[in-house]
Amino acid sequence: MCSAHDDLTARAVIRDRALELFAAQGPDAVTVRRIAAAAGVSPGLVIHHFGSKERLRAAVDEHVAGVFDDLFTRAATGGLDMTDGASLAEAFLRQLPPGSPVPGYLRRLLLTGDAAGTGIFRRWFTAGRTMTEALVARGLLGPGRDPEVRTAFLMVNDLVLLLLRDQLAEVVGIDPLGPEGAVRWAEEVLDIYRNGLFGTEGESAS
Amino acid sequence: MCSAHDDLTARAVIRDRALELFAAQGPDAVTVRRIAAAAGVSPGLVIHHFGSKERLRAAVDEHVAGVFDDLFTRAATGGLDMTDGASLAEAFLRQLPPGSPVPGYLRRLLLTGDAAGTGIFRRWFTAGRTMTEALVARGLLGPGRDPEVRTAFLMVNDLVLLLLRDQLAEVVGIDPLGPEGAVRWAEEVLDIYRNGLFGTEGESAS
DNA sequence: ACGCGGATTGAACAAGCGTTTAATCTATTG
DNA sequence: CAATAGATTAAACGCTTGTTCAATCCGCGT
Repeated sequence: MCSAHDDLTARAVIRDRALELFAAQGPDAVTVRRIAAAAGVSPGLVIHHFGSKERLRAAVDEHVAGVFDDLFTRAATGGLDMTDGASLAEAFLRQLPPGSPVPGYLRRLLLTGDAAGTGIFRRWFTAGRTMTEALVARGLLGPGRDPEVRTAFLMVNDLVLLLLRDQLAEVVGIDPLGPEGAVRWAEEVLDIYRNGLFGTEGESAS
Repeated sequence: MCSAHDDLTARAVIRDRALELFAAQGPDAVTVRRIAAAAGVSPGLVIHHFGSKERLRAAVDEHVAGVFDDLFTRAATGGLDMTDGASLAEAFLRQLPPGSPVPGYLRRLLLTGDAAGTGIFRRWFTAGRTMTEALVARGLLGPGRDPEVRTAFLMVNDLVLLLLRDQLAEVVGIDPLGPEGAVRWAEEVLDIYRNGLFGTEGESAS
């Protein structure tokens, strides 16, 4: 019932530790006892506050959905600085405290095809749709012949940095969402979005 | 020890059923007893052949890595028809039997950060690097100022269709890797890669 | 025909799981 | 201060898990 803030009731502490552990290792791999230990309480109290492990997971889902609700409304009302433009994921990441478990949890939600994850995905998509429509209306973007697919393409190009961040960091040698990696990534991506893949020097293929 | 082919030894049957179940629900959610039932054998036999559930999972990892090895060498030796060019993931999917559990298993490997998944990711990246270098050498692609990031960008744009296929299908209303969705997706993506995002009609913004 | 080794099984095991229960602590209220 | 309701706990329960073990089946070489 209570939202984020600095809520240090036992219930909130349990929920937060569960979120962290679930994000790191997946709900199936985390036992109620481990959550209780991480929260500094007894296993019984976890059940007493949430009814069951499944309902605790649902509470974590709901909490994460609430965090994203905040982010989406803040993005819609212009409360986010999208100065460098390209990446919603990066803007989100800046809003969350460093090392927040929320991105990792979203990763798991999307992996398992969880309904909560699909809901966030859908809201993300409609948010992206609204933003591109606004850019088209202001003439900053071509109309596009298939706007739905275009929005989805841009969206997942962005979201995938959250999903494959670790693998990209290891292979390319730089964290694409870190301070240095983000600009290097954005430069290349914006160059492709502006000039296409073919001919950076100005000549263009078929 | 034995490779794919039509290996119908009990060991191979167990491995294949485990692969399917792991891909569908994740290794943690699948019990040895369920695998044994799906393979039509006793739980004890599963352990007898693989030593432990963990080693069975490792055997499945190895097997999937072998499948991708085949795909990569076939792609390197030109054994794949990349006529429509853009998507390695789609070309891979065409090589696998319909309904193959391998893509789903790869999804789990990548999103859980598994070491086997990172290995496949790395091979995928170097394969993509070689391909773009070949295209640059033949003048079909601009040199690019940040070739590593560009290759990674193109690669994950492609790979993400495998990761978020279900969510994309539900939100956009069409399976981006299905027969119809693939062409619709490829048209839009290639248009962006050729002409950029701005001004399909030919005018370009800053 | 015989025996021998691997394949296979059903039953059992210990351990860990989520959950329950009864008791204890704590703090607020009348 | 006494009483009461919720927070909290330790211990236990039933169940499922991965794994073990002894016994049985099956095919193959001599």
